[in-house]
Amino acid sequence: MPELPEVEITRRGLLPDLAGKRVSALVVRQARLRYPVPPDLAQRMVGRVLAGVERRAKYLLFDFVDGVLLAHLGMSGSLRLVPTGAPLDKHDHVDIVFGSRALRLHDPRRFGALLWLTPPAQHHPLLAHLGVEPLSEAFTPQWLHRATRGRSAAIKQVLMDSRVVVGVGNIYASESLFRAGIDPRTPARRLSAARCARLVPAVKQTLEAALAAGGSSLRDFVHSDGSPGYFQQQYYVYDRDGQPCRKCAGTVRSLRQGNRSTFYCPRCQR
DNA sequence: CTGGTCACCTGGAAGC
DNA sequence: TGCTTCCAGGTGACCA
Repeated sequence: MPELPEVEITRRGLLPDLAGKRVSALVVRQARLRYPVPPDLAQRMVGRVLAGVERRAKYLLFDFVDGVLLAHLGMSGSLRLVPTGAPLDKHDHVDIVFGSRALRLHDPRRFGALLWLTPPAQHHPLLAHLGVEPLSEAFTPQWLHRATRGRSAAIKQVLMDSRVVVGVGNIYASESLFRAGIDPRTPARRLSAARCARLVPAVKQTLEAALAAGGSSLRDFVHSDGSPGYFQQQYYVYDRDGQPCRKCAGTVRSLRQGNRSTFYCPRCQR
């Protein structure tokens, strides 16, 4: 499920319940995730107090005094708080136990990750080369214009390049380009300053809207079982091939870019 | 450096 | 009904 909004919603849901709590146990049932769960993770974490939870790109960073637990949800991961010892579902791979409650990682496809980073965490290879946060003030039209010079790849693929801007996945890349009225196949270097001035706010608005929608189902997202990640979220184009465009009543089309599906409205996006 | 392709893994839906 | 094929929200490795 997770693109940036889902990861941020998870972070906001966990923070008030877990900040200041001490890890009492770690249970690893399946260590084979994207990277192996470190064998010494329990030694690192048990007995330590969680100081806070941050997010960088789609990574969740659980801060402890002497290190950081990095979590990534991959394509299918979720983190939920459950009563300690709650019945297990298939693919419930790891429990981080905080006394009477446990943070449970569920991830059918196992593209997610749990790693221990020693300070300075931002120097870790997974974090060191990440681009700008799309919801930060650093993500400006001028910045995007400069970053796309010399890039012949399609703007949709550049939007999804985490060395440029982080957190924009396959759904929100299509949605953002629709909002901006830009053809996803446009070579990035050919985006004018004026088009960058449309695209940057479109990305921010798309992510903010998803955050607002997810926020309304936050309780379910974190606490209950198998809850939907989205609260009746309506997409403009994603997964709507052949259906009428919500703006012009033309027909939404799909194509493949770099082995990923792209959805767009040929009339609204040029 | 860039851009293109593939692999990792499981499960659900569609096709036959 | 059962088997096969395709597809899925991410991202790093590998190649030219």
